[in-house]
Parts: sequence; structure tokens; C-alpha cells
Amino acid sequence: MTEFAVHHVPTRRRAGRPPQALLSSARITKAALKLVSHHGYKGLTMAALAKSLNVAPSALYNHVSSKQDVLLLVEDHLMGRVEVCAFATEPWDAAVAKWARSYRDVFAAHLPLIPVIALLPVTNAPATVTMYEAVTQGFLAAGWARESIIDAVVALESFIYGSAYDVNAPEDIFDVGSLASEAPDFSAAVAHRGNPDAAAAIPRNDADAAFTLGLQAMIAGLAATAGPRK
Amino acid sequence: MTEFAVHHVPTRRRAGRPPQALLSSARITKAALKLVSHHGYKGLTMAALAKSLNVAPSALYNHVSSKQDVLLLVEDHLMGRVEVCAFATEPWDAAVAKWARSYRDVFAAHLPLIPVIALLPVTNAPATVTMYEAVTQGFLAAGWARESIIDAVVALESFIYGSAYDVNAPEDIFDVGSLASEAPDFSAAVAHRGNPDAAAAIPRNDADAAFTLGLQAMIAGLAATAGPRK
DNA sequence: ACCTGAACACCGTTCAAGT
DNA sequence: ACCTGAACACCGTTCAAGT
Repeated sequence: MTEFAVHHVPTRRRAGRPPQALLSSARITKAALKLVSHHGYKGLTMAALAKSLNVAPSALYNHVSSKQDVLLLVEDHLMGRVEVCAFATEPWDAAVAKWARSYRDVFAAHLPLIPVIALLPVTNAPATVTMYEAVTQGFLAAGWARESIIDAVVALESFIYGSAYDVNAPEDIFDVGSLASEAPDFSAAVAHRGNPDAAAAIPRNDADAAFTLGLQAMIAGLAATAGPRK
Repeated sequence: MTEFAVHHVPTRRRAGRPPQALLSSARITKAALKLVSHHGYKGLTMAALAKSLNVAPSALYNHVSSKQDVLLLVEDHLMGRVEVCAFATEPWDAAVAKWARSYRDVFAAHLPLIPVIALLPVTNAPATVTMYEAVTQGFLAAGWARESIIDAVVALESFIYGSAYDVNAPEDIFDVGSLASEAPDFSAAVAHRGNPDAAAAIPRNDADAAFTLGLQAMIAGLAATAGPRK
């Protein structure tokens, strides 16, 4: 050992230049979205996610603390696709309708995220907060009282989440099968859903019809009971 | 070996007397409910369910085809706890409100069943069909057109499912944390939710407030747009 | 027909060890 | 700080074998 060797500085990075990590929140989010779009949420496992990033599964835990964390990253990314632009240009009721429909459409394709949105704090979800800010401003601009806005938004969101499930319901969800005789009125209502005369079988999107009906009802009802004083 | 032994009839059951099985749908449902009430849905595993019935896990598959099947059994049992009696005695809007609130309360305590209700056909769910029959009769008695009833019920259910999630949301779900400066209007709306003056901090159930607001709005809106002609 | 025991093909997560 | 490899403690489900 020479004295020189003692003073030898081993492979050392220049100050202010952190090591180039293989992973990052952005790369994880992107890989997760790609995995989901190709194989659905059943294909989104920590092992598959790691593989798609050419990394060991345990490496993911240096950047997220759990799979829930990955889902939150994906959720926040998708929240950026919810349309809030109408709140700046259109009347309140039209803007709410546009926002609600795009919100439903985005998460109808990502059902497993609904418990995540509905139950996880918005802290560390910047795009989600941005969405809420735009919505709140739209309500304020329409003359809503500050103290009523969150309740109204939560009520609308509840309807939106439930409607996102309904988009994915099978066509025959209300087929009573052998129980028909015990539920004649319900069976008839199901058979005649949307068309007064049984003969005409018009092609129809049942989920859209229910969503439009409920959305119009809630918007009208909110405007009448909690909206701005005329 | 004697001739007698050859003719010996081994333990044989009398005709028309099926063997007394250890398991049945009713026993499985009951055990599952008990497991959930004590340990939550994370405690409802096929292994735990089998153990509580003193049976091997594989034995369950002689009576249900999957865990989804167990969840459907539990769901249908719980649907019997949803109150439909008001449809026979009270005016339509009051009856709907009572039904919706009990529906929300039942499944707020059973969130993992919501995807099951929302996505699985009602075939083989007799209590669920019975519930729908009573609701349909209530709508018919109030003068609703047959072709609009299912859409209205689906819209109400969507709101109910989303509201069940909201009951379980943490108090701080809208805490923006360090993002407050980027969402001033939203932050203020959250801070003043329910109370006009910031000083008074009245105890308040936020989920109930949003549910009541949304339910009143939707009921009023439905009555105005799709209800019976006056 | 109904149940057991063993096995299968997965999960998410942890942790000592390396750089 | 970040990654690997191996292990852990589970899951739901299947299936040959028994009665």
C-alpha cells in the first residue's frame, strides 16, 4: 500500500450530478399505462411492471412504497384527461355536463382506479388538484356559494363513479332468468326499457341513456336547490 | 371369503335420502358474513372460509364455482336488508329517499361487493330480484311510464354506489397539502365546506351532507323530467 | 355426490448483499 | 442512492384419490 493509494479517490461523481437512476415516477407511470392498455388491470402486476422496465421487482420499491402508490400515479395521470375547459367558456350546466361525461368516460376504462380516487387523499396528486381547482372556479364564476361547492362536486362525482361501473355492465345484467314469474313488473320494465312499444327494437346504449337521464336530473336539481340565487 | 360376504351390501343409503352434506349455500353465506363482520373483506379468503366451516378449501368448490360466487351469495343476502317497504306506504319521493339511504348504508359497510352488484347479472340472485320488483311496483304506482323506470333506477343506483364509497373516504381526502398555493379557490372551498363563516367549526358529517344534497337534487330532477305527467 | 390432501401458478413485499 | 437475487407469506384453484 503506498501513501498514494490511501489518498486515492474511488469512482466518484461530480458534485450536483446525481446518479442516473434507471427508474422514475414518470417512467413507472408510463409503463403501467402501457401494460394496462395491452393486458388490462389483471396484467398490471409488480412483476410485469418491473419486467417491462428491465428491472427486478424489488427495484420498484425504491420509487413507490406499494402497488397502491403505482395506482395513484396512474390515476393522477388520467385525471389530466378529464375535460375542464368548458368551465371557462360555457354556461355552468353545459360545462358540468361536459366535465361529468369526460370524467365518466376516462374512468369507465379504468374501473379498478375508482376505489383509489374515491378513498385516497389528493395530496401528491397534482393533476387531480388542478382538475378540482378548475371545477371550483367554474362553480364560483356561476355564482355558487363557497360553502356548497364541495358537497355538490362530491355528489356529482358519486354519480360519475357509479355510472363508470354501469358502462361496463353486461347487456344481460337485468335478465331475471327463471325468476321472471316472481317479478313480473320488473321483468316487463326491463323488456320495455327505452321503447314504449315492444315491437320496435331500436338499437340503444342503455348505460348512456341512464347516465344522460341522471345527469340532467342532478344538474337541474342542484341548480334549483343549491345553486346561485337568481 | 364366504358367499355371504360377496352379497354383503356396504353402508348404503335408503333411496330418496341424499347424503347429509357438510356444506350448503346457506351455511357458506352465513360463515362468509361472520368472517367479514369480524375481520373485514381482507379476512374473507377461501382458506379462512373453509376453516371456519371445518372443511378443506377444495370442498367449497363443490358448492360454488369461484370466490366471485361466494361474493354473489353474500351480496344477495344483504340485498334483503335494503328497505323497500316505504314504496307501499309513502309518496314516491319519500319512498325513493328511504330506499336509497338504506341501500347506501348497507353497502357502505360492504364496499368490495359494489363491483359485484354493478357488473354481475341478477340471475341466481333472488333477493336482488325481489328488491327490484318492489321498487318497480313503487314507480308504477306513482304513475311512471314503464319504459323509463329502469333508466331512472340505474341512475339512482349509480349515485348510491358512488356515495357508498364516499362514506368510507377519510376526513382529509381533500387536504391539498403543499399544493395549496396552486389551488387557492379549491382550498378555500374545502376549508369552508358546510359553514359560511370560518370561525364556527360545527361538527358535520360531510358524506351525509353530500348524499342528502345529491339525492334531493336527483329525485327532484327525475320527477320533473321523467316522472309521471301531472 | 361430496370431501381430503397435495400441488400449481401465481401474488405483493422484504431484506441482505452488492455498486 | 439504487439495484439484484432470494426468500417469505400468502392467494385462488385444480385434481387424483378416497368414501
